[in-house]
Formats: sequence, structure tokens, C-alpha cells
Amino acid sequence: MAEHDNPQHDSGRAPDAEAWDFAAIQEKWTPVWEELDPFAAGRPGDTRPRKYVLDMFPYPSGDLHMGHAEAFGFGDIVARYWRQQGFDVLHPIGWDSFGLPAENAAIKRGVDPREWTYANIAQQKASFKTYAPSFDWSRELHTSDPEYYKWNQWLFLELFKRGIAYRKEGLVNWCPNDQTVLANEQVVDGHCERCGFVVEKKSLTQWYFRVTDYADRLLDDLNQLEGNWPSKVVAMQRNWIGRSAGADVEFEIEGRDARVSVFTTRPDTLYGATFMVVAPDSDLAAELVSGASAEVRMRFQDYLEKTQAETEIDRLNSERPKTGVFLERYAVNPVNGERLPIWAADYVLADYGHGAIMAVPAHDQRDLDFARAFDLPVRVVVDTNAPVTGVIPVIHFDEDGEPILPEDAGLTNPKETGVALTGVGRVINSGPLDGLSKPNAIRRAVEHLEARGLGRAAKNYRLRDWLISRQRYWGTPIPIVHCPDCGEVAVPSEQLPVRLPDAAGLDLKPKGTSPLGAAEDWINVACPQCGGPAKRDSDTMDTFVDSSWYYLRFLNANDDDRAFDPAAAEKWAPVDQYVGGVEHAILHLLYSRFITKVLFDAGYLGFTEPFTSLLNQGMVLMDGSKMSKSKGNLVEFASELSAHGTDALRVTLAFAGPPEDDIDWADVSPTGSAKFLARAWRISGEVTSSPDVEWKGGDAALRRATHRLLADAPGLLEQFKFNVVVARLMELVNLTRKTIDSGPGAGDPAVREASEVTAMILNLFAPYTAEDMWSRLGYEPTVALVQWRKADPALLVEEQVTAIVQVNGKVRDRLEVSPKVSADELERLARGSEAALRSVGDGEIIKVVVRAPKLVNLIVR
RNA sequence: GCUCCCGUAGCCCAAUCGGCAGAGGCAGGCGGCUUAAACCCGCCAGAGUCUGGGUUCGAAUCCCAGCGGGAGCACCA
Repeated sequence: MAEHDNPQHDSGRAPDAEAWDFAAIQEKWTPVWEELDPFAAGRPGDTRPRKYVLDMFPYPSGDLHMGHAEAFGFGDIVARYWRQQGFDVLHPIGWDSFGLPAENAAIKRGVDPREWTYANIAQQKASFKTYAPSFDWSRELHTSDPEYYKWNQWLFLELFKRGIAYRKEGLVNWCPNDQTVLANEQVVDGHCERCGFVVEKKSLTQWYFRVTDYADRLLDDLNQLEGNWPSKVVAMQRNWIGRSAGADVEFEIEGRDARVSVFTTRPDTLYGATFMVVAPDSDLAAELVSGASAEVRMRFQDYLEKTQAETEIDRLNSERPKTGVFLERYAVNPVNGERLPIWAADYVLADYGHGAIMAVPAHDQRDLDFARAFDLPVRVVVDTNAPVTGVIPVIHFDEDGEPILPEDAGLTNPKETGVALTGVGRVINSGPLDGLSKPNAIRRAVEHLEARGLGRAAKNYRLRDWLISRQRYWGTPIPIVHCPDCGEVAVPSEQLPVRLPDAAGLDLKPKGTSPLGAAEDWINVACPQCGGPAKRDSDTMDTFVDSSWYYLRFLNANDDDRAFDPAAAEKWAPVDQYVGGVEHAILHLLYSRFITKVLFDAGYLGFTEPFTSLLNQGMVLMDGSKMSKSKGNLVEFASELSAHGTDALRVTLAFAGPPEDDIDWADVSPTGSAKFLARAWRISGEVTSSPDVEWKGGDAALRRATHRLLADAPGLLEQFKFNVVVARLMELVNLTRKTIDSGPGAGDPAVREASEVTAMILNLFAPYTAEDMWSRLGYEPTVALVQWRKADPALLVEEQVTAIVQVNGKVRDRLEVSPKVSADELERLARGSEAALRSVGDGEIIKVVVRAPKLVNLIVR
């Protein structure tokens, strides 16, 4: 009997010699893998097909935390999987090592930001290595190395050459704490994304990338990504770009030669315009008010100052009452010649559209709120009660422009109710547009305007150009020299990189201008064009520039001659699988997509989207909320690692649920994972058959289970259902245990086969345990390079399947049938089922639904 | 306010095409092992799928409405 062959299990307990000791196993295999170096990609002569699996590279904060463990765990599962599927997998790692935290730490503790950063990297790298990610370390890069940022500067100059990088003065987001500007994308609810301070507005001359030129492509190419990116991220990007279609309409201004354009999405309501609003901080407002009375000019000046003092927060509060100043000027409605008073109000933004709008208070809530606040006329021009087809009611107006509503129309008067009529309906009281539906009226209105040269169809975007200047030290210097005679001059490529001056002797404390400006030796330079005295640009680049193209640098991370090799890009890029947090859904991903399109246009790349497929991992929570020191619910990765080991943590994170879901650490059980790994591992030591055993005679049920898993796992893994694969592995291990204890025993070939397959698949989740199992089963390392076993189709077919017999949709009987049973035969069997017939009773079978070999449904009346 | 996602056992989660609601784990109960406990081994129990309609021979799955939770956007004309 099996128990007697293996006296260790007589008592049902594992003796100490057979204990799964994760620490010993980790120690044993780490140096072996180091020696074997199995994860280097792109070896010369390798003809395997390629995959590029990339994790978003980390900012080197010093230590790994649970979020890293999760994200890099998922990326590693994918990388290891494709390797076992026969691909040459590129899975690199690097460091997003420029940025504010280094500088702030440096200020606080007086250490050099460079030293601080590189010490962190060394520490974090060591943590990484114990986590057994299958990285190709030979391609490791640091964005703060001159060898990297040289090419960041090259990229900047490529954009500069093409007019995509440009300098302009404008109102920018200013963080008073970090003392630097922020991109729109870095302002969250009016607060600095990084430090949480309330963001202010400031007028500065800054460098921008013309991402708005790419708005249409960034939007339209999202269609390519649909299905392979989380729909949430695609939606967020669409939202952020915020394209809206409408028309530009030109209004004459009394006492002014040039007309004023406004953008509207509702040209169908042009006849309902009763006033015009301009942004107080626009040039237009300043010009228009200059012709007004002294009193109005003063009130305007007052209002303008208040507007500019407002923080983004105040402005975001849509609840607050509408304010504004009448400018004593009038516009002329191009469709009916009516005089429209012009107001300045802060609910109109200077940098969207033309900074001016036509107000249609009856059909726009904001305009209505304003009209009610200042008692301006409201004119209904869309009957939102009218059916899309049918009779068209005509509404008449009294001498004040108030609608005289027919009693039975049921239309409410927006001026009274305060509710704008924004629904669809029929255009009324609009001359030639009367009776048209919204889309037809829009089309007709645009045609009329175009015919008379007073307007045209137009699009607008929420997206703004990307502000990339930062007034801080620890970043890539902008490779531009400002010459009093030649203006902005690009640093010649042979002078790149423009190296950061030493931090020693520089005051890094934020003071609103870049610390680099104080580096006298560095800032003063001869103009590359005329040789005269000139100054370097003292700002550094937003670190999102660094990360916008780093995926290309990995292809030839050590190449001194170019940023990246187009031939290598042809071979490896775009990235097949990108893995990272949803916090980058807009920022990094949008910028990276943008830069990729620029490089495509410049002829360097043959593709326009950098990341073919995207997986966002969820967050790791504790007791339902984000972990943080202040909440006292921090789960330290390092202590979990020493308590449970790498493998148990990796399994726990993979098994917790779908990868994109948040994981609450209170709901999961690393001890449970460890127990499972120990079970799997023990079995590998109990196997008594030798590696060359014939599988054929093995236990049929266990073999079928093994091969079903081999057949199902690839599909599950490719859908990122890691949790299901782990569950299926647990199932297989349980069945193997049962086969050993109460079946044919540990010597059965099926037990060896199951254990080998367990080790092979476990390589994805628990590389140390898998390697040790592989060794115990009599093989050489490394299991990481073992190719995926093909499921034997003969073992997948069942001899008998269970067909269910339903009566009116309710299960009444089960039949054991051949999987190849014909529909007729199955129906005959079902009609003979006693249980079914009992349920049919006196009823008449009026219909039979047969889905061989799974079910028969008898419909009885 | 607008848009999107999600509601399955005490808890975390499964369930190819619409076809027997349960794969797995945690917690729980019982038994074995143990002087005892932990570990380990075995067994057991537990929901009719948020609510209400609809489509269908048949709905956790599709459609509509509501409730609950989460996320994103938000004075963008």
C-alpha cells in the first residue's frame, strides 16, 4: 500500500525533513539563476518570434511596496508565460529617476540629489531581485544618467525643429509649495497632484509641446486600442481630449472694424442668442472695455483682478452664483440683426474656443443662470415638447422678448423655472430654421453662415498644449541657448548632452526660478550661432518627457550613437503588453502616444501607437482604504516578504481576484498561499517514478485533469484570469494528493505528470518553488525555460458526458451519454426518461429543444 | 449634473455561445494525527445570483427601470 511504501506519511503528517522552507529555497536558486542568466532577450541568432512585455518603470523611492509587488508580479506572469510559449521575450527594467522627491529630500537633508537617487536605486534593486522578476537586467537604464537625458534633449530638439516645441507667455498653473509650474494634467481638483497644495495661476513664458495639433489623431487612434486597453482608460482619454463639434460664428461689434468669432455647439439656437459673454482675462475684453465709461472701466478692472486672484478651486465650484460686468458694448446677431449686449463674466474661459460665447439662456443652463442673475431676456427657440415628427407649434413673443407660451404646449418658461430646455425638439421662432430637428437645424444654420461668410463648421478641444518647463534642478536641462541677437538657438547635437551642473554650491530651495540660473559658469555660454554672449535656458523638462519614449530606449539601452535604433524598433516595438497603474491613464499614456506619433511623422517609427495591449492592476488596500502611514493601516512589503516569502506573496496577489480589481489585504491569506505551495512542493518529493516513465498507463482521471488544465490555461492567462489559473492549479494539486493517498499511489505515472505540469505552470506565479519542484522531479534548471506542454487531445474527450433533461426549463433528469450522441438519439433517450415523464404527467409535449450532447428541454402544455 | 464600471455563500471570488449556480481560497463545523496544540490529512455545511419588469423553450449572463457601491469628468460654450 502507498502509505507503507512511504512511511513518512503513515501518520498523516509531514516530518520536519519534508518541510517547505521558502527561505532556503530562495537562497538556493537565486545564485543559480544569476549564473544561468536565462532572461536576456535578443541574443544573436535567436529566430524565435518576439514579444515585448513592459512594466511601467518605477520612480526609485527606495523600497518596494505592495503596489509594486502586484504590478510587477502581473507583468512577470505575462513575460514568463510567453517565454514558455516559445517567444523571445523582452522584459526590461529601468528607473524613472529624475523628479521632485529627490530634490526635496536633498533640500531637507542636505544630501546631493544624485547620491540620494542612486542610493535608493541600489536599495530598491536589491529588493526587486528577491522578488524574482524575470528582467533582462543588461538593459537597465536611469533617466537621470547623461547617457539617457542626452537623448531626451535630442528628442526636444527634434520637436523644436518641427515647430512642435515652442515658447509662449500665458497663464500657467503654479504650485506655491513646489515653486514650479504644472501641466494641466498634473492639477487634480485644483490641487497639485504631487504635494496637494492649492494651485495658483501665474503669467509666465514657458516651453510647450503642441499636443493639440495631434488631438484628432490621439482621439481617433483610440479606436485601434479598444478591446486591448481597459475601456475605462480609453474613455478617460476621450474625455480628456474632449473634442466637441459645432460652429464658429462671426458677430459684428458696434464701433469695431473686426468681427468677433464665437464657438458654439448649438448653431441651431442662434436665434435664441440674447447677449454675448467674453472672458474677463481675454485680450478681447480689455479692448472692448477701453471704449466704455470710466465707471465701467473701473468696475471691469476690479472684476478682472478678482478673477485672477481666484484659485482653480473657486473656479471649479459650479454652484457659486454667476458674476459679471456689462461692458457697454453691443454685438449684432448675424442671423437677425439684433443688438446683443456684451458682458464680461468668469464663467467663460479665455483659453477655450475664442474666449467669447453667444449666450442662449433658454437652452443653456449656465447662460440661463447668468440671465436670471442680471435680468437679461430669455428666448425659447426649441420646442422640447414637440415630437420629432408632427405639427410644429409656433411661439410668439411680447415686446420684452418674453415668450408667450400657448397654454397647451406645456413648455415651461426657463426664466421662471430656472431650468434650461436642453432636450431635443423642434426649432421655433427661428425664421428659416423653423420646424427643423436639432441635427437638421445645425446643418442648415452652418450652411447659411458659410454662404454669407459669417461662420463655418468648427471643432474644439478640452486638451491644451503640454507645458514642459519646470523651475527645478533635478531634471533634463532644456537644450536651448537664449541669445540677445539670434533668439532661441538649439544647442548643436555634437554639444549634447547639456549636463546638469553639480548640485554642490547651488541653492536648490524653490524660489520660483530655476536653481540652474545661479550656476554662473554653466548658464553663461557663447551663442552657438553668432558666438556672442548668451545664456542657457535654465529650466528643466517635465519628467513625463523622459518617460514618453523610454520604451524605445530599452531596445538599445547602451547605444551611444542614437536615442534608439529604428531597426530594433521594427523588430520589437510596439510594446505587446504594457502593465501599470491606472493613475497614469491620462498623463503618461497620452504623452507617450503623442511622442510616438511625432516620431512616426519624423520617419523614425513604423507604428503610431506605443502600447498594443494595456493591463491596469488595481490598488492594494487595507481594511477598505488606501494604505498610508497616517491611517496606520500600512502593510509593509518587506515584512510580509520575510514572513511568507516571495512565492506566497506572488501567489496571494495573483489569486486575490481579477488583476484590475483592488485587493484588500484584509481579505486575502498569504498563509493559505503558502499552504498551497507547500502541498504542491511535497508532492514533487513523493513522486517515485522516474523521469523517463511512460505516461500512458497513468491514472486516467488525473491525466485528464492535467491535460484539461494544459488546454485551458493559455486562454485564461491571455485574458489575464490569473486568479482562475491559480484556482485550477489548486484543484490539480488536490486531485494529485487524492490520487496518491487513496488512489493508485505516488508511483503512478499520472502523479509525476501532474506534478511536472504543476511545476511548469507554477513557474509563472511561484518561480522559486517551481524551480525546486523541478529539481526534485529530477530535472536541471531552469523550469523558466521549459516549453509549455501541449495538451493531448485524446485525453480531453470524455467517454461519457452528462446530459440534462429539462421539462419547461426545469432540470428533471440526468443522462450519461456519449459526447457524440446525435440529437435524435438524445431526444429519444429523454422521452424515455422516467423522471421526465413523471414531470410531464398528462401534459402534451408541444416542442422539444435539443442541444446535443448537453441538454434536452421538453416543452409541455 | 454628465459618462462609465460593478452588485453571485459570512468574506474574497468562479461559472466558453443564454443551457445542471460552485472551480478555488478564507473564515466556520466534525473527524484523524498529537500528552496537548500548531502543522498536516480527510470530511461537512452554506447562496438561487441587489429589487421589479421584459425578451426567450431556457436568464447570474441580453433589454428597460429602480436601489446600492466604485471610478472618471465637470462653468469647455
